Amino acid sequence: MNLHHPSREDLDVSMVLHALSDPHRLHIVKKLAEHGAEPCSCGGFGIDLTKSTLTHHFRVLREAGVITQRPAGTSKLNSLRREDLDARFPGLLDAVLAAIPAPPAAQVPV
Amino acid sequence: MNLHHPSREDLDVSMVLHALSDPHRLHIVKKLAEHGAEPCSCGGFGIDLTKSTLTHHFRVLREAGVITQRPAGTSKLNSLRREDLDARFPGLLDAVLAAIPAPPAAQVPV
DNA sequence: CAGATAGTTCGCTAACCGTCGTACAATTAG
DNA sequence: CTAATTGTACGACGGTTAGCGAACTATCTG
Repeated sequence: MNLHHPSREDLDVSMVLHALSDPHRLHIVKKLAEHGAEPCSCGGFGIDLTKSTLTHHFRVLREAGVITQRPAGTSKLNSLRREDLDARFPGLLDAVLAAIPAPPAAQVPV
Repeated sequence: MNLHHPSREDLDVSMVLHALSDPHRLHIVKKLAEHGAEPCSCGGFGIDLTKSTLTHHFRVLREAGVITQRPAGTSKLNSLRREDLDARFPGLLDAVLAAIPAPPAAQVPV
């Protein structure tokens, strides 16, 4: 099962915007941006969704070219494709990151 | 039939991004950006879609807070809500505008 | 008034999307 | 080998969406 990542030239604005238009996915992207390219496995995002649903969201992000997924043991390491996004759509990622609000409605902040 | 426009504080990133994630709507936004706040009626965008479908797209844009629609005679004047968007999501609109590619697949370019 | 013009509204269809559960695959730990 | 962990694949579901056509409203112009 080869993980397909679109090449930089193949990035499509509408596809990227659509990938970013879901609160859960926005939250994922935000977390990834904070963690740099660290061991962000698919779990541990504090999102209250099923495993299969998470897989779905990560795939949407990956196929839109927003993130990279690299298998590592039984996990997958996710990272933002900052360079590619900045190259193709300058300023877009930063603007979106700055616009992301509170969590999408998962854990109570107290 | 009151045209509802969300107030600036009620603008939602995901909603805006979703509104912008359609090639046709992206094209509309691009044209509006070029024309400033000029007499951009709903037709005249060179989009090969039915009137009802156009109505639909303009409503999505309006309800997301991306555009304003003001009735003027038998037409409607559309304009970008630049100020509001820039205030809530600084840099986002410009980044998206810069990223918009060729037309979404409508009229022959020459 | 009559006609033209510009959008809206209302079904309706086909596709898509987010979500889930269950079953499966792959890797690591005992 | 067995069990646990992590994620994927697949099928199903309900809701949303983009698109159309046809009928309608509202305005402006004769």
